[in-house]
Amino acid sequence: MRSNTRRRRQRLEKITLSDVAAEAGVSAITVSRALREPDKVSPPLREAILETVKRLGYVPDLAARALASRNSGFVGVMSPGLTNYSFMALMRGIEDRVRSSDLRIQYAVPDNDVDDEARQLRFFFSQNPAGIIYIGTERGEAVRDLLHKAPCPVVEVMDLSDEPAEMAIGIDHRRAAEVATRHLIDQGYRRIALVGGRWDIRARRRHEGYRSALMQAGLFDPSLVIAVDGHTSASLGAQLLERLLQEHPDADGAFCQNDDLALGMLFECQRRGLNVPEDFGICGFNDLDPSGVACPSLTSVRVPRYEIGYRAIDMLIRAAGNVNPPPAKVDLGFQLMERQSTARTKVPIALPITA
Amino acid sequence: MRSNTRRRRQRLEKITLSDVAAEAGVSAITVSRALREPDKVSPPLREAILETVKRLGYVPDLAARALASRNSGFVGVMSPGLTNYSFMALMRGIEDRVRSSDLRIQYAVPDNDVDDEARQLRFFFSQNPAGIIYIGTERGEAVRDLLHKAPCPVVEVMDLSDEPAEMAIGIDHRRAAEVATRHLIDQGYRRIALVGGRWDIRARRRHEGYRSALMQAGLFDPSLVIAVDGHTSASLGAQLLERLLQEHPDADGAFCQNDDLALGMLFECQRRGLNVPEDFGICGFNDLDPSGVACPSLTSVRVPRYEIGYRAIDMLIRAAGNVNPPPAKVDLGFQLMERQSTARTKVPIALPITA
DNA sequence: CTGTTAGCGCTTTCAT
DNA sequence: ATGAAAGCGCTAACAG
Repeated sequence: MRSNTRRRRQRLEKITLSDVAAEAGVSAITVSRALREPDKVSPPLREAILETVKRLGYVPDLAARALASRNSGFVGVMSPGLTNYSFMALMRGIEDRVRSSDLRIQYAVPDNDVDDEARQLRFFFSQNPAGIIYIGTERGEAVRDLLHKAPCPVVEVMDLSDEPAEMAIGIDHRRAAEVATRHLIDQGYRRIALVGGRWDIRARRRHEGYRSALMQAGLFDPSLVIAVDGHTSASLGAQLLERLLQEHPDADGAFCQNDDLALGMLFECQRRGLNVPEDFGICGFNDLDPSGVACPSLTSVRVPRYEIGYRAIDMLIRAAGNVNPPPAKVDLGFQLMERQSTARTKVPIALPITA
Repeated sequence: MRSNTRRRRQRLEKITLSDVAAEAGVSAITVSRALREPDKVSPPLREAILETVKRLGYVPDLAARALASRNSGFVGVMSPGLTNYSFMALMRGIEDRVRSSDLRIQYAVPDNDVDDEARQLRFFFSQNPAGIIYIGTERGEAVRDLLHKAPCPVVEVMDLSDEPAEMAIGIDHRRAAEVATRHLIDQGYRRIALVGGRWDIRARRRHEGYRSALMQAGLFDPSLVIAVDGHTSASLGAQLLERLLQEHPDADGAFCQNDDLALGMLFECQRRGLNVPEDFGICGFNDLDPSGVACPSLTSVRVPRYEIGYRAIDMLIRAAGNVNPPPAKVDLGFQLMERQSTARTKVPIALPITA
């Protein structure tokens, strides 16, 4: 014998929509409407229902809702690495925006390869997600295809050079790297290395920017690109400086793919008695918190990571609402934070003049 | 007319259990069993079914599964702050362990207050979670109560001093702080500050350890506890050193509640020309990556955060399996990483001898 | 604006 | 070892 339609207040018994409906003297669907589309229920009834919901402590069963409505109400976030501190700010932005909505977040951390990305995307899709946020790493054929055929809005995060599947938000990494590298050149550095870890799309774009700036100045030397395909970290930065100086004792500066690398390089310079910025200039990327207070403080490129996360969710919500469709591409811009680590005063050789 | 029971391979049409069943010439429930309890299906049939599943690209609908089985298959992770870099390692451990299981993770980031924690816990519970990982901050009455009445296994993370609701994993923060502070004393520091941010349970335990070590040495001075209730960061560390030296020019060392604070203090010392470790000793907590390569390298307490996350999920899985019930308390231990930032050679005053 | 009916796709009994 | 029937709790679609 079912007792669901009977009122009860016991702790562990689950209270269902029918319970609320019975208690309020209406039908289940009306309660459902009062909760999801308040406008479609007459004000007095609505209030009575909401009061009953509260009194009974009713909480919707999201699985049932997902099954019936074919919308799970979660946003899948595909992110390459939880290893990178810069992900935290993005995640905070996401979580903060989500809190005032009725969405939930599901993170997927692909193993490493493109296949796993595709697999996890397919899995997301099979669960009727409300949206996908894709912080792509490799984006092979399969993944690109999947994103185009996605059964829900997709926001791609962080690089705007390519044509996004649908919506994209972030910054132009190529240009950011170009500006940063140009800054190093302007400060008089000539043998400027590119130091990186994991070589994902955004890292490659930054590589392009770095290359372009140095080419223009007639200073490009491919052998100055020092990278390993692993997670960036301060300790890796220290190692890579060592390697750089071994291979290129004349290197006098570095653009780092991430601030933790930059920090590690700074430490290693100090250890070796290399004067930063006089002997060696360092520019990082992402402007993580320590950079601003480091001694010397680290020049870096500030990327609005928190806001990117926040607004990515926002775009998804607006896309779902159908009104005020969000723009396809949102460029939040970056800011070069010029600090002491590149504040060299003397210029060793004249800068060649180029178009 | 329904067409679900008819075979089809079209891209966007959802393939259901019945589709697989029809294709394999068995009933739906048998397919369901083959997937979840392979042992209960005869080997040849099982193989045929699994092959069909693969060929049709069937993916279970988790919402339907959750509704029917009253088990959502997700683990709720309640975490105080995404602001703290030390959370990343924990999260990686969680995600890595979860990948080889069929669980999923749902993160909840409580707003700040205890009420929000309780609210989010209640929400988790209403969704039939497979388990809860609680990285508690405040744990008021309501929260403690909820955890005890939880309808699923609960693992509390990170401090072992209290009686856990059920299972707990982590380290003894009190003792860790005691060891760290004792180390500072042994190195000859006498006016040792405690520098902290957010004052959660674990921070309070560390405070106790700090206090205890200094009391034993007859060196405790409550006014040397410098803290603000906010997120820890390197920049905060720099600020707090400034404040410390203003209020206590004779301070000669600090135990920091987190390595980012320690890093910020180190930078600020360098800026002021304070020699670390000679003039000022710094010990951090958590042993984040930069600490090992900093110049001077930072003494810190290594906490196996990755492993804690990994094994927390493991405990949940074992608890669900009912066989091999996991131990109630798992102490993973800590390790004091003695480095340069506390490597003072001369002891200014004799250490008072105490019980 | 409110209600009725009929499932969503799966798993739980309980048979066989 | 396999299957039939009966929902899980909710919402879409259609009435009124």
